[in-house]
Amino acid sequence: MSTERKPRADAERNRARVLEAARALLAEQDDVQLPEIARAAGVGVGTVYRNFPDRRALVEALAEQRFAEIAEYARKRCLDGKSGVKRYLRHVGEVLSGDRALSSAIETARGTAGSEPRGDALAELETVVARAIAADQAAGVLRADCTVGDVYLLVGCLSSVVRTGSGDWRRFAELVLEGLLPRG
Amino acid sequence: MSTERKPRADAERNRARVLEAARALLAEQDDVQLPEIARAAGVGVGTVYRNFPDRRALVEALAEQRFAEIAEYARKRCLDGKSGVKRYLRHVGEVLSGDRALSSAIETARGTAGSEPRGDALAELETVVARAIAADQAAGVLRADCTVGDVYLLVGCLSSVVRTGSGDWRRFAELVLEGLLPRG
DNA sequence: ACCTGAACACCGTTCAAGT
DNA sequence: ACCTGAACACCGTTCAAGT
Repeated sequence: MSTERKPRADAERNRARVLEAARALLAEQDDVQLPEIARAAGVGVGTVYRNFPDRRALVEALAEQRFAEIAEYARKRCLDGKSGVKRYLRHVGEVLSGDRALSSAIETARGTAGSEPRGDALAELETVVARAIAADQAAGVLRADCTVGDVYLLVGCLSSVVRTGSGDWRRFAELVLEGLLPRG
Repeated sequence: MSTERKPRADAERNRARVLEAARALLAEQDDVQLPEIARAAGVGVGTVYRNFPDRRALVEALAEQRFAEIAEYARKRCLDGKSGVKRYLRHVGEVLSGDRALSSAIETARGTAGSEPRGDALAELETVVARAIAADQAAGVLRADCTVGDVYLLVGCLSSVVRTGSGDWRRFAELVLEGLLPRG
């Protein structure tokens, strides 16, 4: 199916280096300049642009890595029907707060976009979350009308809380989790 | 107390014009350039900078106007102890969604800041919200441990949901309001 | 094929000259 | 005192020349 040719080995290595450098630099500051990322990666700016159409695309690629990591966690720990969604939200909070600048960069990139095509990792993540939701609902620990969209929404808010540092994200998670309990 | 001299009439008019133009333009697009705002206001860029240290300060001033408007609404409609906080959150959602670009600009400005000194309108707004919370708690329609900080946090999230368009803000408000009900 | 980095475009901000 | 807007600084992006 794939019409792409196999890229040259050095090209692939360069792409990886750029991602690595971007990840490291953005973990500390969210307004790192692109030429600086290129320098840290040991390549010219042009090489960055060869791999990613623009700055936003580079950040999206980093986001995809994060999504994949989170999906892996969710598959292992959130499908048992024992309030997996709760554990999921807390984990996301931890990840985001451990890498504020990246979260910020990701959110900015998303905010700027119009209607972007979602990446594979994100799609995969949604599948896992849907299963976590179903498991919790079957166990009666989550409101019956809770959807993937709801969780997606709450994660976005969590990211916003972490990014702005406008309050304690754990407190936010607690409040929100109350709202997700089954109707009594 | 005020050591400031009364500004010249034309200076004051210019300041008002800049705010007006900025408000109008930012209501439609959130990335309007500063020179364009100056042109729409019929002044030179330098005049904008005379009134506001930088772009962020201009946006903050617009935010203050919004806060004042919202505070007025809250004073009138949210102090009766009949779920005023609920009405407050819904109103904020309406206001924000009616002016996405401005909300976005405000949020971006806040996100960028470190620890900014809050304006008068915001301080005033917090006072009113505190009273709304107290009234609802006295009436037993709001959890006893709900604080101004909680509401502030939720408003930030509401703004984030509206801005990114990542979901239905009314749905978010509903979920969150469940979490604010008194412990059963 | 892919890489480099000087050059370009764009926009926020400053400041010399004007009223 | 305040205003104007050309000039400057900065950074994202392009593209001609090189390997």
